Amino acid sequence: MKTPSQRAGSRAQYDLIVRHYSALSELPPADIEIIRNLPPAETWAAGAEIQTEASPSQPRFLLSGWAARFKMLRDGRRQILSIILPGDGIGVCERLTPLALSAIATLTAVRTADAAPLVAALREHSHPLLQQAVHLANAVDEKCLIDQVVRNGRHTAHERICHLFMELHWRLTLSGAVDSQTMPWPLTQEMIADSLGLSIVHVNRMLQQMRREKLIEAGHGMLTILKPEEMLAISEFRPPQPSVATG
Amino acid sequence: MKTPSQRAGSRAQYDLIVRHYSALSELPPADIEIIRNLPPAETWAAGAEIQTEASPSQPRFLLSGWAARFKMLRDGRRQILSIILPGDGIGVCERLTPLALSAIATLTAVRTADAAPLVAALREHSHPLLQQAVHLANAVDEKCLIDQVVRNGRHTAHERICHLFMELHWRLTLSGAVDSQTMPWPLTQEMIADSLGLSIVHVNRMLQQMRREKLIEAGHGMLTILKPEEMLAISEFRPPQPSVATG
DNA sequence: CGGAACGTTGATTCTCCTCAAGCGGGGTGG
DNA sequence: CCACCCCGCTTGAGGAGAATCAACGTTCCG
Repeated sequence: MKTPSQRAGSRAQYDLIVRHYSALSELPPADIEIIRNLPPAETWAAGAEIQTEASPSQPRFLLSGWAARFKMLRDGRRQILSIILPGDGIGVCERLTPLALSAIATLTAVRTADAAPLVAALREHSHPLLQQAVHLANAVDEKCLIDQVVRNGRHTAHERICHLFMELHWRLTLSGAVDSQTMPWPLTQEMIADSLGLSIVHVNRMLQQMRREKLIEAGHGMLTILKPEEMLAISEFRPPQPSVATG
Repeated sequence: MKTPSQRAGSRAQYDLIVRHYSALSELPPADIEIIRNLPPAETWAAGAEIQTEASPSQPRFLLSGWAARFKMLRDGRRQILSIILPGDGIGVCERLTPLALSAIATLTAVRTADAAPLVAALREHSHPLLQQAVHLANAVDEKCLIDQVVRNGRHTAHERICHLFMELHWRLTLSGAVDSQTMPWPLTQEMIADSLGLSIVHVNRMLQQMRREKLIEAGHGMLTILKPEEMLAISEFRPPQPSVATG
């Protein structure tokens, strides 16, 4: 957040988007240039509401920081629908009228880029590979939403936490933000609870158990997955079909 | 299911699709003809697996009967992701590579139509209103999936059941399959449980409570919502933004 | 008549929630 | 510089909601 050279960091942040999409569809240099030339948009503090439920969504990319799509109930209960990571798109699709869906809040300080030029390029239908990458990224988002239903519906608290951690680690790896079992971890236990439909207290106890089981290690804003195979077995997490992604 | 004239019923079944889409976007006669001329595809018994998790999905419409998209866990736990009603599309979108997502099983006997001609028309980009209708139908599906996350994550059993019932009633009304507070009800308590992440026994007890509270009335394959306002208040169900749908 | 599928009931257990309090670090203002 | 506070984490006690286990009743159907 306070890197000495924000300019140099900027290039790396756009590369997250490029790597994310390149993992899904091989992009020609022209398409990569579209991404690299997206105008930077806004900087947000932690806890800011990027988008309300009612507002039409402008398309954006997250350059740095984490955000979350969520729904509130009248009495204050909150459900996080999906966690948005650096390199992820928000509202990047061809549909002209994306039914207003949900509010988005930042979980940390966040920098975004304006995705409008990319969406405009998509609508010309002259960038088939970029279009495919966007479609696959949207399909991955949908897969994560489906996983979220299964987690909240049929998983135990322990399974839910393992599954969420594996999903986030996989997604961070996909965009190249992470290349080991250790990842940045800005989520509070309350955010985990709101994502998994649990109480804060219960999340705390489960995390302690997982630390005792030596499944994970946490501290200093980082989280390490110590036993990836075991976590996969517990959570039944499976990344989206690689056969399709490489097709 | 055993109507005297299946031929006459067939026209009404295609009209469900037309009314469903017409509620989302005003369709020109040419587009309506595309729908009416879709070739009928298959007839399935209750409990048949229309689509497996691995298989590439052919696009279809449900002409009659109910189906469900679901995920299984290794130990047999099942989570229904969404319930598919007559007039709903399955895999109807422009994306060429819809990441394999989930299996689909029939809940009752089902008749489907082949949606391939409609998808082909979409890809020509020469049917803007039909395209818009499809986009909005997909947006409604996404809204329902989001609701499913909130239900399973933050609702009590009572709220979940109320919310599911209101959603299904609203969707049946949208496609014109229902025009009162009474709707066809082929769902077993097990199906409700698998949709809402509850046990069968608990669903049974909550339904009894709801009958005692005179919220609903059930029997003979039908379900009546006796207190719609109260059910809306309990569940916080809101149909997707009408302002967008009519735009 | 027997069986299968669905609904119902009771007893018991346990996962997870709520309430309440205390701890520790990081920042702010006096 | 210190006191204070806020936030996030931790801990304990008690309780509610929902799961599980095990029957049993009905209805439908071959």
